[in-house]
Amino acid sequence: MMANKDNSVNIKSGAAKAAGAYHHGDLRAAVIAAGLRRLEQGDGAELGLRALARDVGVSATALYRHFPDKEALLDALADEGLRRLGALQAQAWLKAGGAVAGFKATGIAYVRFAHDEPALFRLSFTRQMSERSPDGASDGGEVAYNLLRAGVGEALPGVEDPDTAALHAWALVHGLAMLILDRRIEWDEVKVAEVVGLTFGGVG
Amino acid sequence: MMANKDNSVNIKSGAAKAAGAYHHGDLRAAVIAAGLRRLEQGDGAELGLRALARDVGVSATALYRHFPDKEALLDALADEGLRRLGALQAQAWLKAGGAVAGFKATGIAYVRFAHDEPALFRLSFTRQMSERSPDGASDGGEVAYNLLRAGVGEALPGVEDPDTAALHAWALVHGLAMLILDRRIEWDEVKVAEVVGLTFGGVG
DNA sequence: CTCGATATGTTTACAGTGACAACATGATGG
DNA sequence: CCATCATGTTGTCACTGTAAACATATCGAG
Repeated sequence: MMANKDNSVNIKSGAAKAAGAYHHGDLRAAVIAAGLRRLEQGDGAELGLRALARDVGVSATALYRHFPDKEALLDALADEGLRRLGALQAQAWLKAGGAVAGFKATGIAYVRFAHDEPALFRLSFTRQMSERSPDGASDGGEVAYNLLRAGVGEALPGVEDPDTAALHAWALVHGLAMLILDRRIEWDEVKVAEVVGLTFGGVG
Repeated sequence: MMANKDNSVNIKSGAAKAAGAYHHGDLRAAVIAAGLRRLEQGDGAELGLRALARDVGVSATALYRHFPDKEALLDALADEGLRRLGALQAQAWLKAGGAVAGFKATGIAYVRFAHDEPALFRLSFTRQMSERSPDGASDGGEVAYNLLRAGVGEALPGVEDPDTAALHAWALVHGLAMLILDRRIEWDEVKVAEVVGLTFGGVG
């Protein structure tokens, strides 16, 4: 069964599935974990169905018992990415103590996440927002956006059009993120802070 | 077909004879044209080698006489996209009469291009800027960026840090563009003009 | 003009992919 | 205990990018 002659990918020797994921031990989560692991290793992430299945130690078509097709799998990975992004932003906001400084920190965290996990970030935003789960399952992206809107409201109370301001802020950091991971500009946290601060008047 | 744009494609090394018609008659250009046509039709652009070859009426492997591999083909398409973007921006700049209005128009043209040709725009910026043609063949992206820098210099003479301002402007429109074509926000020219104008102080 | 040389296009084939149908297996509940 | 169902496997199909071998058109030289 095993007889794995060449393990091409180094897995962080953890106890991911050693506990008992043979037959009914939550394969779906294992596959997603493997996908995230692969996305973390280099931007040119090859995540094929077969490779992913081999990482988990399962046959390729087994994945179809948990995802209707590859797109669904990628959607799941993308959603996880958005969730992580939202978590990092919330963390940055709290750490900076909210207000204008917190707002800036949120934006910088956004760009830093894109730089730290380029493949995951790109995947998360490239996925075509499919209509799904209308019964209020927050899709991870809304978390981040709501945080942004709240940030605008709390950090910039005097702004005239908060909607436009929020859009502006989002577009700015998203543009920086994309340009960085497409190698159009260099990653430079000081520079990013400078640009972000230029608009929302905080100190450099 | 329209007049042949002689600057549309770099001619391979070799004798400097004018692009002659051999068997098919400048297939390389035809393939690129077919690719662009396909990219213009819907965002979910399927550009496979076989499909592309069939469009031109040639067998699949014939493309390998003009491109080392598919990546090179996509690179050529991406470059053409950047060139068109630059042209549109220059046109917008002139039409608006330069200065601040021209600068704003340039930014709006950027976003509009992304909206009008989503697949081409995405392709153009997703391609990993590979080192190539060190003998000063402008890669199309530089044209756009130089235009931007020039715009900052001319339109915003009083700005303290033009480099940061240029980066800011680019990131803003690029972010708007990406968010629009990833369906994160709706395309709304008025809204775009509003956001762009919010930063570079012109009227709405 | 004839004759190679070279640039271009075709055929065939191969490894890899996502996906489906049929089959096997382990767990579960009446 | 056995039927049922969820899960995983084997085999296969259409499709993809790409390489090798073959075919042909165009051009320069004699």
